[in-house]
Amino acid sequence: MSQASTRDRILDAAEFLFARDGFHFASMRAITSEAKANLAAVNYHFGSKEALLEEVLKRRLVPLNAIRRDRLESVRDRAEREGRTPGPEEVLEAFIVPTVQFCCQDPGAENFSTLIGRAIAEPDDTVRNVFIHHIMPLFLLFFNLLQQSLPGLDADTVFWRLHFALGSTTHTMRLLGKLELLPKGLNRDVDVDKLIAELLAFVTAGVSR
Amino acid sequence: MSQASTRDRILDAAEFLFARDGFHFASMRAITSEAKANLAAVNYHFGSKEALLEEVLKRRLVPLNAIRRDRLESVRDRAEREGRTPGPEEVLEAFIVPTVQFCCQDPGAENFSTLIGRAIAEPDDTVRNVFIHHIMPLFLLFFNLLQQSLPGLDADTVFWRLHFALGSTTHTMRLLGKLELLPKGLNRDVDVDKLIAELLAFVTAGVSR
DNA sequence: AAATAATTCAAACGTTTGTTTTAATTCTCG
DNA sequence: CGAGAATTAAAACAAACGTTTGAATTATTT
Repeated sequence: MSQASTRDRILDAAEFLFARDGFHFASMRAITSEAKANLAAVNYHFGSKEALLEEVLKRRLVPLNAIRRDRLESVRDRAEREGRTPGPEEVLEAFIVPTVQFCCQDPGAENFSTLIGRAIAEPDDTVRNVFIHHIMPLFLLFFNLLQQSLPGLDADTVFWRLHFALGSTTHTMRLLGKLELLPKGLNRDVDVDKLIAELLAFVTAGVSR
Repeated sequence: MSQASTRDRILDAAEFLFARDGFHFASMRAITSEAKANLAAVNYHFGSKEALLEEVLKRRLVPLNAIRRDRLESVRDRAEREGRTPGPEEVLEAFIVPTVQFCCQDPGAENFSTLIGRAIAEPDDTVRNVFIHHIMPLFLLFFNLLQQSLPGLDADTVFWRLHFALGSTTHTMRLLGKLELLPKGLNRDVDVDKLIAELLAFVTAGVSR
């Protein structure tokens, strides 16, 4: 059986159920039951359901954001060292590749991917606020770098192109968790590396045309 | 005051609140209160909350899908008449332009746009099932036409590129309803026609590179 | 081993949800 | 005008929600 601590079992169960059912539909009773813990365990260990969500998001988001920040900064530094502006393809790659890759490393992260893939769309403030709070500084770095890589374009245009690219990315992450929606006759065993390459080529062509 | 029938007032209120709060968070009490109707009016006129949602979606989706179908079919027919395959840019335009335009024609449609912009991401089956049921045949027509416009590409590749494009589109529609998320210093008065042109250029470059 | 702290447990709390019921009211038409 | 249907109104329904409580149990420390 699961020998992890109650706290960790709850985190795993919550991640799974938040991803499958959404924050509001994943009830405390379902979470604690999935985690084989008592109903009151969430409030004891985390304080509230919302605090549990924050913990679930932080557990993956903090290391993932560190990776993305590192890669974005190294793109910036390398370009600066070589006395040139960064290219849009390397900026996009630095953000998108670890993002999509992160979601396929283990089943838990896969659940997490549907969660953040949906975070922006979520009508409920709870998820979106927590997510935006963690992603905003990174987003601004991303935005600034992309702007440098597209000299001559005004901020609005860069902003919209960036969002087109992020739309494709988050949509892809959502779909990776909902492959049952594919029409008949299509390959269900997705080669993730090939998919990332396709996505990257798509957004690069769109951004820097 | 509003002289529309109770039924119509409920439809408008539900469209607004479903878009603002999501299907599940928009309570019957909030809807009927917004519509200045009695709590029981929804169940009397529609049968259930879910049936109300179906009505809300159908009211906009049926005419919108008719427009999109017409434009897709006319692209197909014109190409056939001229003895050539349709080009990816005209296929994409036939779907995307009426989609985004539709959402800016009146305030009600704007609410509707956030609703369908979120429909695919929605964790709750209720919204997604109703939406998919209405959009699926149209999606297949779209998919087939795009496949014809990209000869030599296998179905999987075309499918993913189509979804990248749809990701950008739905993300854009979501953002049009959440402009408060823009970073400081960016233009808040979005020129929709310019935005559509940008989006179209983006996805066309991505799909047919 | 005793005492203290940390955790688990069952039960109940107060709200809110969508829906149903029954009576009152308004509208329609002969 | 008055009978009958359609609609609105107020009240109550059971079910589900997150949270709290206080006792029972387990783990840690003295």
